[in-house]
Order: sequence, then structure tokens, then C-alpha cells
Amino acid sequence: MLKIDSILALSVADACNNLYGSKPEPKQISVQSTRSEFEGDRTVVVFPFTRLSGKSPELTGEQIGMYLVKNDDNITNFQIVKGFLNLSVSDNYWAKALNDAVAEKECFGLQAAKSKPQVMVEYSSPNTNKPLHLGHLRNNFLGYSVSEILKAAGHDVIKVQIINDRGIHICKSMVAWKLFGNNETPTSTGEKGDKLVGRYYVAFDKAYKKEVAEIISTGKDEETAKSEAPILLAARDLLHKWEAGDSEVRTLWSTMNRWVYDGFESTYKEMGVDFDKLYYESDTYLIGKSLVKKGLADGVFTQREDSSIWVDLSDVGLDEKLLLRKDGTAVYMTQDIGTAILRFEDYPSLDRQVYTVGNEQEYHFKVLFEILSKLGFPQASRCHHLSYGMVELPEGKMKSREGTVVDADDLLLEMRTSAAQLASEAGKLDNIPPSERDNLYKKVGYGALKYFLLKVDPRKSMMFDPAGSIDFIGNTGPYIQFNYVRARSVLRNAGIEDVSTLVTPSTVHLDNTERNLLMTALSLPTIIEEAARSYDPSLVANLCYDITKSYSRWYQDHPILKEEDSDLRIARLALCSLCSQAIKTGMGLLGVDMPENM
RNA sequence: GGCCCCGUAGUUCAAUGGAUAGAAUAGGACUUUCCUAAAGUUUAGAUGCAGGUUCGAUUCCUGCCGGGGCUACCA
Repeated sequence: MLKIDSILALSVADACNNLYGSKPEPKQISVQSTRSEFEGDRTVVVFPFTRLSGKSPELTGEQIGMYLVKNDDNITNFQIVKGFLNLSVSDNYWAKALNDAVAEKECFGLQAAKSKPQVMVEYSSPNTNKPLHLGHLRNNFLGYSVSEILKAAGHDVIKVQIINDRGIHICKSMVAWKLFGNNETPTSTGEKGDKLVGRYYVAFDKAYKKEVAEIISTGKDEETAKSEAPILLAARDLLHKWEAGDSEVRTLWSTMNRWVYDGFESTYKEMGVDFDKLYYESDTYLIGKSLVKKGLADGVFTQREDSSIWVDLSDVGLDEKLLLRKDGTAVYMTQDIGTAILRFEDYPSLDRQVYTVGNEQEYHFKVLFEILSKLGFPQASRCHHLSYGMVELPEGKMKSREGTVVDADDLLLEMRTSAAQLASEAGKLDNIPPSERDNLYKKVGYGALKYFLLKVDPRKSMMFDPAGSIDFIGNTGPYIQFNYVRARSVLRNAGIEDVSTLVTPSTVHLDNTERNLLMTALSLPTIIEEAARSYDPSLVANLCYDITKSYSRWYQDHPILKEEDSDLRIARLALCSLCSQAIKTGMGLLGVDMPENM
């Protein structure tokens, strides 16, 4: 929806009112881009107005078209094709639209900061026993991008994650490290902390299975063997000591967690994502427990005879859900209630929370939001589960047991080296000072990866083929970067310091290709709004591609610097500036850095 | 069994109920004395099946077929 479309919608409503005595419903007025094979810029679908006119679509279009040309200065001409009214918009209007957008410079497309409600976006929230993998990359890029998009749309955004730092799984790594670790540390081995701890988690599993097999071979059944394996008992013992606050256990726990956090931190830094605040499960699960007990006292929850506590959601079409075990220990939901409410207390003006979590947890979040609602939080109805699909490999889901997990650090490294290799093969390195090369490889390699993961509708599961690697040509991040670089190069060669000096005279006539390019670039503000409303970065990614594709086609046969008509030259430089700015802003919202040379 | 999501060119992705369903890639044919060829031009190729709603359906409704997920006192 462009500005011109809102103007046209009003004019069309006027036309109907004057011609037929009543206005159509706003949503019946549909304005879209005119298909390139027809003359005109914007197209109004006239079918909905035939009810008002009582005439054929052609005749109705004819009458509205004539009215518009006569009464709206922006419209110079019209044509009817079937039930479609194709309108030609004046050169004057396009020149002004171009000038207005260029004058906004880097603010084009953005709304005033913090002009809309405060939103919290949670993303990442990994398990501290496993290094980050491809699925986390989608999660992180998505959460980061949605945060940036919400900011661009005017929201005050707080980026957070919940760190799952407590429970039996952590104790397993701790046991294994105590048994087999020989006091290794990330410093002593030179290994990333998350990888080191992940290795001991695997070591636990291996030792556990071995013990289970041994017990079974002595004649016991599998069930018994699984619950009696000494290493598991040792892990449980650690958990009890942890909960009792045993200082030795707590020290080891915080030491090993520190290793993991440091490892994650370096990966986050590499990915270019960040957080404003971190929440730890070890801090929130007790809050959750007390809130559940309070809810019980307030009559929101119910207690069974075995003393377990439940919430009954059958009134909203869901089931009963356990909130506290009969032994009084917390479940996942307990902690999430505690975390959510703690956040509302931490940020009193928080309008809603957005949870970036895989789609297998849709039910969980439905339940969580219902519970928050029952507890009297009006924000609950605006909370949103940003539910995304899995990243699948050609052979199916990633499975750590089968060793098909695509490690995040490995993939980032691979993207960097592929970018380096391609740059060198294409002979691009002469333009790039050696000191800037690594930085460029990151921009291009990570740009390819982020764009690849974000251009797909988040809700859909997507395919990644490790053997095929991610492209750098075609509909890719580097394609967009490359055209940005060319556009920037033109502006540099033209010696344009301040783009707001590029004022296109109102008499300049832009051809079809140019007007289409302009219209595409001008849709950035609306697309950002839509993307914010639907929590969908793919809309922004697709627009960046559309602009780039149009730009690249146009660039091919429209000289800019060599254009002799000085007014037209200014208009083209302005277009060049607007497109490069729109692309840079859009890609920035995806977390993709744009190089100035490549 | 119940509930939810998804089926579009060989492949990976698009398409507020609108015109002849768009791209990319892989295949065929081309373009470089010209602002960065990681580019551009051109050719060929798809809505799972069957109904319904209406001026018009990839989109909305029903059934079927196929794929995935959820349905734990796991996280």
C-alpha cells in the first residue's frame, strides 16, 4: 500500500459518491500495481463497484476513470482492461514522492522511536548442555530480526532470553566431568566452553548406556537397570545437593555454566545478535512455584488428593494441565509462569511478550497465555508465540544421536571461507585492502546465511542441504549486497556527499521501468509495518530482493553518470540513492551488514 | 483416536479473493571497448485429488490422499 494508493482510494470513494450516490466500504477499494504489459501505474479493481453503479464493469470503470482524471490532479490518464481500471499517475507526483523519500535519508521507512508500546522479544534460550546448531541460527536470526523490525515500526523493544541452567541435565554433565574430566577447562584444552561441556554431556550418555547394558547382563530388566545405573544416581545426588544449596556443587555448577555462557557469547557475537537482559531459570522457577501456590489460594488453580496442583482449561477448549508435581517440584510450565510474571514486574509498561520458540511448543504457549489471562494479566491476550518451523536436512530432522546436527560455529566458519574462496576466484580482491578482507568475508558469508534463513515464511519448515551449501548467486544475500555496492559506487563516482541535494525537478518523466522501481522502493514503510504486525521478516527480505531485482534490470540499460539530460541524471541518481538506502535499511532489519565494496 | 500446520516448475522459495500463478537454481541459446558480469537478456517447465461458495479461488468451506507436529507428574 503506497501513499498514492490511499489518495486514490479516497478519490475513488468520492467518485462513487458523486456518480452513484454512495461510497463503497474501504476494504472494497483495492489498489495494486499495474501489470507491466498494460499502460498505467496503479490499478483499481472495479468489480466491487458494479453493485453501486448497476452497470457493467467496463462502463463503471469508464465513469470512475473520467471522474478521476477530471477531479484528481495526480491522475493524468486511464484505461480499462476488463474490470480493471489502470491509472496513469502524473510525473509531478512521482518526482515529489521520490524527493520526499530521498530527503528522509536513513530514516526512510522508519517510524519515530518508541512511538508505540513496549514489547519484549525472547529468543535463543538454548539448552546449556548442547552447543548451538542450525535450528538455533534460525531462531536467533528470526528473534533478532523481529526485534529490529518492531523497533523500526516504532516499538520500544527489549530483547531477552531465558537460560535453562538448572535441572538433572546439567548435573549429568557435571558428573561426567568429575569422573572423566581430569580437571580440564576451556583454558587448558583451548576448546570453546559450550563444546567442552557438550562433550561431557555426551560422555555421560555413553557411560550411562554402558552401565545399563552391564546391569541388564546380570539378569535385571531394562526398567530397573535404567533407574539403578550408578552414574544416574550420582547425577540425581548432585541435583539434590544443588537444590539444598551445597556450596561445592554450586561452585562446580556455576563454573561449568560460565564456560557454556562464554562459549555461547562468542557465537552470539559472531552471529551479530545481542540481548538487553538475561533471565535464568535458576532464578525464576522458585517464583513460579510461589505464584502457583498463590493461584491455588486465590482459587484459580486446583489441588488434587495427591497434592499435585492443576489448572483446568476445559472452558477454553484445552485440557487440564499440571503446574506442580505431587512432590512439590516444578515443571516447565511452572517456571514459564514465574518468568513471564517476573518480566511484567520488571517492566511495568510492557504491552506484550513475543516468544521465539519452535512450533512443537504451540500447545504449551496456548496454555501459558491462558494461564496468564486467568491470573489477571490483560497483556496475555496480546502475547504472541512466534512459532517457526524446523530446519530439515535432506534425510529429515537433525538428530544428535545420528550425528547429523549442523553445528552453528562450523557453519559460520564455512560461510566465511566460501565467501573468501568466491571472492578470490572472481578476482575481486584487488579492490579490497587485506586488512578489510576478513570483515568482508563475514559480511558476505553471514549475509548469505541470514538471508537464506529469513527469506522463508517463519511458520514453514524449511530445507537445508549441507552438501549443497548456500548459494551466493541468484536470490541470495550477496546478490543484494552486490547491487548495493554498485549503487554506492555510482553515488561515490558522482561525488554525492549529501543525497538530500538530489532534488528531482517535477517536469522529469520517468519511464515505466523507473516508475516501477520507484514504486517498489516506496513500499518499504508499509512492508515494515506489515512485517511488524505479522512478526514476519520474510516480507522484508522479499521486498529487498524485489527492489534489487528491479534495480539491477534498470541499471543494465539506464545510464546514470553518462546521462546527458541533467534533470534526468539527477532523477536517476536520486533513484539510485533511494534504492540503496531502502535495501540497506531492509537488510539491516534482517541483521545483514552491507559492504561498500566487494 | 483427538487437535494443529503444510502439499505450487526437477529442486528451493513467492503470490491482502483479482488480469496470462512470480523468482531463483538446474537444462538450452545469448550479452562485456559502457557507472563493479557475485550481473543482464532469452527459451522450456508447476497449484496433490474431488466437490462447494462467486463476476473471479493457489488463497475461503467440505471430503479424500500424502508429509510433519502436539496430545508426559520430560524440557
